[in-house]
Amino acid sequence: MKIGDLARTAQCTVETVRYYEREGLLPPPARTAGNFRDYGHEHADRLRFIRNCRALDMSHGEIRSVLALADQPAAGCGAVNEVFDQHIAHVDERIRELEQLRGALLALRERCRHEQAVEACGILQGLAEMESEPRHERHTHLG
Amino acid sequence: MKIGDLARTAQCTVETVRYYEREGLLPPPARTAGNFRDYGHEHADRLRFIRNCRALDMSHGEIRSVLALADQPAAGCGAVNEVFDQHIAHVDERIRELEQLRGALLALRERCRHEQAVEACGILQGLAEMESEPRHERHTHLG
DNA sequence: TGCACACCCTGAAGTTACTATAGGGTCAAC
DNA sequence: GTTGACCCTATAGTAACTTCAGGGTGTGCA
Repeated sequence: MKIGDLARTAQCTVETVRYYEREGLLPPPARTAGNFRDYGHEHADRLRFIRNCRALDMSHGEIRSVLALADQPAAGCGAVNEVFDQHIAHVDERIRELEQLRGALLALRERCRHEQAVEACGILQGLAEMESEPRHERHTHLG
Repeated sequence: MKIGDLARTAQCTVETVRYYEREGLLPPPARTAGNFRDYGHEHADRLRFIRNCRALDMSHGEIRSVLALADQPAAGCGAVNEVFDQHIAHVDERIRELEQLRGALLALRERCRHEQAVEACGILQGLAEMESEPRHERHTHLG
């Protein structure tokens, strides 16, 4: 099948499919005489696998390591479990960050209950008063 | 003060300060005879404000709209409240997404309790079996 | 005065995971 | 032959930084 057909099986765009091929996540397919990509069910299965991983917010790096293992059926799956454990830990961490952020935002929001003049706005005053924090270190690809 | 001094007051890097100037968040400062940037306390206050907004995961677009209002002390602050309400709603939504994701990840993780051969791994089988989902629409800049 | 070191400058490229644009080719149906 | 749907490659853009390349400035010390 052609690239548009493949993309539709995985509910993504042809641009994304080509991108995955460039990134090495999808192997290059056969070509027709007209240079169109020609895919079989192996590609459809692989693309679905990749899209499922993306739906789980796994990074390309994580997907690569899982794919490498999936291609060795007799190997032990310990590394898959490890990828998942780390990913789950990152999700937990990001949830905590967002919950803290939510608390801070609500506290600020409470400082301005009605529209008033900017110079009297408790939110803006709060933004001006806060002590700036050290740069946030990136701990997770989840935002 | 010079850019390194300014960056230290806001606990960020000189590169970030220059970036904010290029993005128009920070106004261009005076220059010394040697072409070094020369900042006063107004810039320090503005940079702290911006960093505080960033610490709250506000996007540059959101920060721009809030700064525009902060520069009009007699205007009404309704739009600030609106920015915050939307931002809080986005945080809520992202928390919900991540909690659903967490549930899905834990369910998959449960399918493989001990290391075994890849071909018997319940996680990999799950990733292969899942129906692919439509492309995720971007609803929030929070990841 | 010259050197060393810390810091400054601009411009461009890189990160991640796509997404859009530009310009041109292929193929099937009418 | 024409038209419309789809195909191709290459490149640039998105957001918010961060890094790299190559060169300049200023201060303290020998």
